Amino acid sequence: MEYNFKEIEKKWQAEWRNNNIYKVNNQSEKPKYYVLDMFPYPSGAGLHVGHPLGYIASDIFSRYKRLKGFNVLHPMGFDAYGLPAEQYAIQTGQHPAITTEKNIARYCDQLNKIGFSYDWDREIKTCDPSYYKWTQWAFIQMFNSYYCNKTQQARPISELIQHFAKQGTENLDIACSEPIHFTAEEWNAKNETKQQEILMNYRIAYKADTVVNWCPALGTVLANDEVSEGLSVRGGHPVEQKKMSQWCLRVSAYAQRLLDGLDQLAWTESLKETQRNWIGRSEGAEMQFRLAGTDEQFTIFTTRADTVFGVTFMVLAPESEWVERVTTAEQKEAVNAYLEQVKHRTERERIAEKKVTGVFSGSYAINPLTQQEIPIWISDYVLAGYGTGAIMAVPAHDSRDYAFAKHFNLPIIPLIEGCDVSESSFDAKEGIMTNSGFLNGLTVKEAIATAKKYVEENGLGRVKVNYRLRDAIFSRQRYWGEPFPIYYKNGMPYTIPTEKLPLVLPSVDKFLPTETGEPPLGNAKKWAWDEQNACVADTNAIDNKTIFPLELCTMPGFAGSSAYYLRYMDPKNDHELVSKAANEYWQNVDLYIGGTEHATGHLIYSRFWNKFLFDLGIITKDEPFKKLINQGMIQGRSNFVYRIVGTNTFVSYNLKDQYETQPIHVDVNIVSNDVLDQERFRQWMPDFKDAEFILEGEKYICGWAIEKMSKSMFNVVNPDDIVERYGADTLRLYEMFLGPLEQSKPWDTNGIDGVHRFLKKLWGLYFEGDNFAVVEEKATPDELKTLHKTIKKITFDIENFSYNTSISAFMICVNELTQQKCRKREILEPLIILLAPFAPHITEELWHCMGHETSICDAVFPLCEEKYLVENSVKYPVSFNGKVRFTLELPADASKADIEQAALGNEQSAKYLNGATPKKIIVVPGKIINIVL
RNA sequence: GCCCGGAUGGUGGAAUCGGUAGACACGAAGGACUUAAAAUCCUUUGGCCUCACGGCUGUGCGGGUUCAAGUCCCGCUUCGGGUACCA
Repeated sequence: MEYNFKEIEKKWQAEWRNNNIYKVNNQSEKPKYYVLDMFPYPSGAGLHVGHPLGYIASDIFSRYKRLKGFNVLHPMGFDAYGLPAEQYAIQTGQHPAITTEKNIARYCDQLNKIGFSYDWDREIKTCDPSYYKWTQWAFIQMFNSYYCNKTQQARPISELIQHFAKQGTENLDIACSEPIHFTAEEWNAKNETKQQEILMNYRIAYKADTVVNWCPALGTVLANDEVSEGLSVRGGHPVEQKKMSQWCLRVSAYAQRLLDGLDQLAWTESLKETQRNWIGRSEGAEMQFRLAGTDEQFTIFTTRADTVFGVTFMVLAPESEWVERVTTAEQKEAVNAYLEQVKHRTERERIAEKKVTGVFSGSYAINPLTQQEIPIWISDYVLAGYGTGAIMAVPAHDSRDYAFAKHFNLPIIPLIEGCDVSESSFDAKEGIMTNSGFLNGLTVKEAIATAKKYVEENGLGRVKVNYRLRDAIFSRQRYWGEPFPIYYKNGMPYTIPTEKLPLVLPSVDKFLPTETGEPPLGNAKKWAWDEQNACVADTNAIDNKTIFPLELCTMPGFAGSSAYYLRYMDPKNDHELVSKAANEYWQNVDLYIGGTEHATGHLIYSRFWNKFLFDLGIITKDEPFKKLINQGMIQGRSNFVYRIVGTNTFVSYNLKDQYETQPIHVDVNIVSNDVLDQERFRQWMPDFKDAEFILEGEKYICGWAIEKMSKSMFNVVNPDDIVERYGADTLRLYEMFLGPLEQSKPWDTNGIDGVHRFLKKLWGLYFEGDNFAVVEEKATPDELKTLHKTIKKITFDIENFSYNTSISAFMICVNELTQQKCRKREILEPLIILLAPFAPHITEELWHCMGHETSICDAVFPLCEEKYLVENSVKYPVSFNGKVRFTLELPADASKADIEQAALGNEQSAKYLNGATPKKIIVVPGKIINIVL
């Protein structure tokens, strides 16, 4: 019987489904293990061969853990809300609900063909009301919470209201948008609306007028991680800065906890470093500078308090509220012109031009240490959103200040002995201070500390920690997202009672975004909140007395993906996000596999979201993902044919230089090992129907290049095609064999035959012709050794996610057993258990051929018995001064003295020693003998 | 600019603690079986010298530590990724 993968895979996929083999229980005597994949956006293009890479890796680990006796949670779902799904719907002119449903069905189909061990009963879709009910619920909790800096946790806003009523803002250290102060009397005198306005300053989910990234082409605002180099990450459209009233999440309040939490996580150092940079903690000082001729003081932030003696000017961000106050009458016109110019420059232009621009305000400030007057300038190289939107400029030791000073001819005072600032600034934090009053003679590091202390002791400012991490903008002016559970009374937002959730997304006729920013939900006819009847009502009935308008924006893509891992624990629970029992059992994710592109988005937001839920006390762990592995990207490998210019003749790769040719992308699916299928090429496109070929050795060889996998390059490989041709097991093995999991690599089918051949050889061990040939004989020591060294290697490799080398180990094992003509159950049964996580179908078939009734999923992973690995002799390479000259074979139990004796007392060593006595003899047990002359 | 990874045969890649570099696979060459092809199997395959035995050389480049370096240290070259007027 041949290895008929098609039949085997079809049969077992059906069996697994019918018998609920992958169903997971929330109660078990076994220890738990939670393996999670980053769930996919179901895009219209379907899965390509790169998508399953991480899924295969996690599936192997899940199956391995199950064989090792764990109760394994390995779910799958779909991140169905958000921009990509909606963009696809817009492109195809269909309603996103329909396209999303279709795309999900296609994804499921493709995933099932690969034989994953998901418990589909736990499937979640973020666009499903029963799921987003809990996204909305979490939002309401955030709305009703504030962050206490003292206890470093979220607290109910009701506590804050009580505190305000008794003590005003006295004795409070809480995260806020703007520092404000009032007494209890002042608070109590305010009306409901005013009080609500103040509370907005503290809520963890709050609405505020902020400068946001507005993308006109997408018709929505974007979070910082959705913008790269002034362009939207999705679609690459220009993004501008715009002041808008938006929902935000106070992620910044959690900055320190997000930073500290990284230390305990088993993530790669580079990913943790990316997050640390994104959080961007910097320790410095806030300092007060007095405006000359007044008593007014403004605050700047610096990490280089040691350089105050070198401050030769100040710079304000154009958006700073101080701009108006410091602009003198004479400069008014110039300043306004500059502000106007800045407004019209997009973020992208600013970055691209890198031009020094700015304007003098007309005013001066007083340097608090030197008492000198220094001019105040306005320039867009200072950002309003970081620090205080104002800086002290030290051109000698900051390259940006330096460029500005050179451009506007401002003085430059060097502060470090011997530094040369004639060509560029000296930014390094090293050297000895000079020109710096009481700091002279100190090293820079000492000076920073001394200056900070001086500033604090003399009331010039205070030591301050700043974070680059900013609050997440949470509104999207789009249709396809979770509706906010918010309605407006007197212009103030109120939450819908949680027992009325979910607030279901209404259907609309026009779901397209608008360039001006009116959300498409405004087109919904039934989209209003009736407080009495507590239901969604007709928009025409809005009277602002009993029936109120609802929030028209929707939530961003990351809303639904922030806590999805909790929902898998208890996906059907209708009255809790996750039950206490389920959460206490599953705790958090033991292994999370996904792409590194989520480093500053999803992986920050879910950690934030999770910490918030932890503060509420509804979950047991404050970090969601214990271990994280980033699988590399699979790039495309394009193929080219070379057409002789002006003809329909194509010349093979190595002959192309003899002609004037033009390379043309050719569909990689009609090329095999870089050899073109000429017949299929002629059929591929009408233009090539009559194509002629100039061949080399009867073959047409194609050229190739590594490019992004995309339709236009004709290099997209669909996993379905591979499954069809080679089977799912071959696909799984081959994707892992391609190279290290975490490394990016091009898809290249050139080696797939080797992996497929391996499965055929494996099959050949169990079958002789049509007969199942496994016998009940005692295994020889050699066979046992082959088996146990494979067990050892495979176990080690799986634990270290080194799947490519495990497949090599399997190949070696099968080759050895084939040579040994071994068909013994004692060897062949453990072997398929080892292989089961990698190739579930073929192993399941062979397992049943061996007479087992239950699935191989519930077998026991074999243990390596070291006793079979012990050698009776060891080969020692003998080297002289590190160069290997000959090899000795000695008994394994030879003593060190025996080994030394053998190494020296023989003909060959005599030749190299030439009568001399060796200086040193180094024997590394079992490895090498080195004789130093 | 800053931060983090890489660089090993014709190709993808092994080498886990500093200990015989090139496992495994692809490709290529030769051979067996076959009328032939496919499939399968066997042999060779880093480079140079040698009929051979064997020797020399060899992990991006230049130094260093060590009996011994792909692996550790210093200085470069180069490719990839992340990030940026963050004071």
